[in-house]
Amino acid sequence: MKLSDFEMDIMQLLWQEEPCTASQLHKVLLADKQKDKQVAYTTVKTIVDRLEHKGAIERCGHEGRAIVFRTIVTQDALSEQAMPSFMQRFFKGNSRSLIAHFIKEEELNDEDIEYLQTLLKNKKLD
Amino acid sequence: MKLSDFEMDIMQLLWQEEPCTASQLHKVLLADKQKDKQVAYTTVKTIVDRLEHKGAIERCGHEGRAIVFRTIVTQDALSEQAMPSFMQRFFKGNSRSLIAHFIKEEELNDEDIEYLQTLLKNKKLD
DNA sequence: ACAGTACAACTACAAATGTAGTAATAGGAG
DNA sequence: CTCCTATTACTACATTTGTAGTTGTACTGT
Repeated sequence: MKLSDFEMDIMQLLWQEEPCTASQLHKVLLADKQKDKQVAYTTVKTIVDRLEHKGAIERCGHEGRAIVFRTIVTQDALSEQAMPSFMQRFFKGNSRSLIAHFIKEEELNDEDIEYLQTLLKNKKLD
Repeated sequence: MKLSDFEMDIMQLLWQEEPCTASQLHKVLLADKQKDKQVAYTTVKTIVDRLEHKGAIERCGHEGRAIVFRTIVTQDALSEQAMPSFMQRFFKGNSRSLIAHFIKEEELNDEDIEYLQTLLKNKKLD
């Protein structure tokens, strides 16, 4: 299943808010100050329709007249597909560079670092 | 600058092979057995044209009649832009989960692991 | 010198994407 | 019960993307 950027954004919201209606998603989108985007309700509804059509989400009830949706595919299922192409694109399958990039660039507190160190240690023991 | 998937693929090749011509890129693409894709030369050329138009690459000479191209934007410059939206989409800005995911899922040899451990250690000292 | 080829430049076009308007109406407020 | 409004379902449309054909011509091998 291939989803567009905007479709992924809506999925992201759904994974957090589900089950919920199109207008709830619209409200969350507008409230999300990170994005300056101001999209119309109908725009969100169109994306929701497309996600339903693609089989990424489904109806699971009503709330008044509004349709309540929930996700069908999991975040993992989609990320599994997105990862490789992404990695290949930027790092040509060089996982080490990829991970190194994130370690260097991202905010990590001491606890995060210790957790990741443990992961690496375990990986080594395999 | 926003590049499509295919455009990114070509950029990837260019970063590796530059400076080079459109037909060289085409040959590399075809040779890349990873992809089963069989695209026409003109298709590649179209993408190259678009990349030039978008200012991602530029002409830097000729080789016979063929135009030699090189990249203008760096891999980092583009990944910086692509990363956050990607991460937000899948991990909602949780860098730790993101890195953990890669550490768990990707192939890493002992040397890779040691390198990453060093990176983490240095990060901690900041 | 000529022909054949590879390449550039341009055009084409269907599908996907972002974005939103319109028409009809079910539900809720009074 | 009636009217208003929130929603749906449908339609619309410009742009972007993937994909490639056509036409003209600059090289290249003989």
